[in-house]
Amino acid sequence: MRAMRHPKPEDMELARVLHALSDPVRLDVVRQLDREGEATCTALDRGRPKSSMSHHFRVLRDAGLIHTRTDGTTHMNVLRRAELDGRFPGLLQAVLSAPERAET
Amino acid sequence: MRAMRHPKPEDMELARVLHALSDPVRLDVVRQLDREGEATCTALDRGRPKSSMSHHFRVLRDAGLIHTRTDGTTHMNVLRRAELDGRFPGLLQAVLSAPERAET
DNA sequence: TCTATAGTTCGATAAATTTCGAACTACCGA
DNA sequence: TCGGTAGTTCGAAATTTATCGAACTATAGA
Repeated sequence: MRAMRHPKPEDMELARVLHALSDPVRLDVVRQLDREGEATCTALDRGRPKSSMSHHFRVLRDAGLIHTRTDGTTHMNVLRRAELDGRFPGLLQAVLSAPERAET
Repeated sequence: MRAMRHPKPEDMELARVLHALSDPVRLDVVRQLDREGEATCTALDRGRPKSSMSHHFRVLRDAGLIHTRTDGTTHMNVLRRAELDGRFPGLLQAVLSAPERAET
């Protein structure tokens, strides 16, 4: 497997981050990572094909939202909280605390 | 001109808002509206064709980010701050205070 | 070494977005 | 009523994005 790109905080771009978060599947992944701390790709796929999920993880990774660490045959994903907070203060928090669907 | 759609706060969708903000042109428009309070479409076009800008304004409007009011022959645009803050607390603030380009 | 598992990469197709000229609509002022 | 201005809508082309099967890579374990 080719080396994964994990942009440095200063290379993260707001528009790219927002785009990565603008997809329901990816938003869901981010929310779940927020709740569970870390998770493998399979644990987050909701029955979708691996290749589709792999694409979404790459978008999230390229934007700087998640860090993927290889652990044996699995890939462990975590949110890059501290780095995101440093670069875009309050953004992750605001997105994560936003209601998922209309409430009232 | 057909009636413009301005979604109620409870109908605003996070993914749609994030998508609207994930385009550099639109992000720019939002930033400028933040600084200047309100502006016509022309004041924000940066030399782009009207039809292109009209498209971007519609995306922003449909997402709930801006309100467009007809004033004579011009359209005045403002950020829907209060409504956005109510529905997605901290989000607009975080986006607006994010650095535009890498700094360090 | 063989096999199963986890995930990536490739390639193709479908769907959504962006861009922008041209035609159109609405409103103001002369 | 006749421009002129502001902006929308339409239509088409170009670009990007999403989806997913198939083939591939890497690693753990028997």
